[in-house]
Amino acid sequence: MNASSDQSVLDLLRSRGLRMTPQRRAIVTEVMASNGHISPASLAERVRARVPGVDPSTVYRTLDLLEEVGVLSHTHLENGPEYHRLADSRHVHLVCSSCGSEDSLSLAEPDRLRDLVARHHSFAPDLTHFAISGLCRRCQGRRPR
Amino acid sequence: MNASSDQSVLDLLRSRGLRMTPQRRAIVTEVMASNGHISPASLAERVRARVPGVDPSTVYRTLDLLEEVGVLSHTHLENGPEYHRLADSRHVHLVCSSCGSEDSLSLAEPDRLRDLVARHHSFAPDLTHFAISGLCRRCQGRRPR
DNA sequence: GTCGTTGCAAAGCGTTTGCAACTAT
DNA sequence: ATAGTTGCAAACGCTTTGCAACGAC
Repeated sequence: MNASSDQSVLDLLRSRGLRMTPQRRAIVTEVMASNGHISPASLAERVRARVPGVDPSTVYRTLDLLEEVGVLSHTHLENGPEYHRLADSRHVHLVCSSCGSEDSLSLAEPDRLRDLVARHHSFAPDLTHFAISGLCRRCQGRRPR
Repeated sequence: MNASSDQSVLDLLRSRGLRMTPQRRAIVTEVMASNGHISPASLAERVRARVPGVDPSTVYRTLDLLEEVGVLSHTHLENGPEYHRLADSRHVHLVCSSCGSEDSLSLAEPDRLRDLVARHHSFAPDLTHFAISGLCRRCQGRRPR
């Protein structure tokens, strides 16, 4: 399953006349293997475990590329950007502002939210692009601030 | 009205034994005067118009201070952090991912959204912390991606 | 006189860019 | 052989930090 999505990405790149280097292959593999989101830094780290010496700039360039091609998208979390598969875009990030734990909404919820906003405003939100901050169940006990 | 909120902030700082320097006064004035959000950079610029020579580090330190004290909060927009008055927290940022225009939800809408998320999950979202990305009315015409 | 605050300079980080060497095709 | 790709080093922009001078109280 990961193999197949990897493959379709590789095919897509190939069809654009782009080249498959070991670095790129490793990056694609790692990105597709990460369910949820991953930061450029930890991606770089994991990639280097496969292909030692891969430069951060290569990771950044590849992330940009994969985003242009429509395979990935990124989100802004508290500590910078995180990338995720576009197929996972029904995945909304919920970050607890108190304990830092992360959770996510999935499936139909985002759509319902989107519709709710869209109905009342002429704005079609993509709730996956930025995270949603708030208090998780455990942290709701004590009032913040 | 701006004068009065400025005053209450100054009082708050004073009550904590903090000192009122002209730099700090200018920063407070500018922050409170900005409806909506403001970036550290443009804040610094505006402050320098009042008190020439104010260093960026002073602006950052003061923003941190005002946030600790509960006067300000920040949001993550596409191009970095933006600060806003905490009293404005019913102000949800809507950023168009296509044309970059910004708009905002206000009043009851955020509450309705919050309730919707809270009802289905044990998560109490603060929709003001991160912006919500999407397509504005004008950009909805042509399909993105 | 104290001790919080400031400006300055330097360091830190994450990210981008120019470029020559390299390599997939 | 051609043109895309990489690593390296340098440049960047934003933010943080150490520190001595300064200034509010």
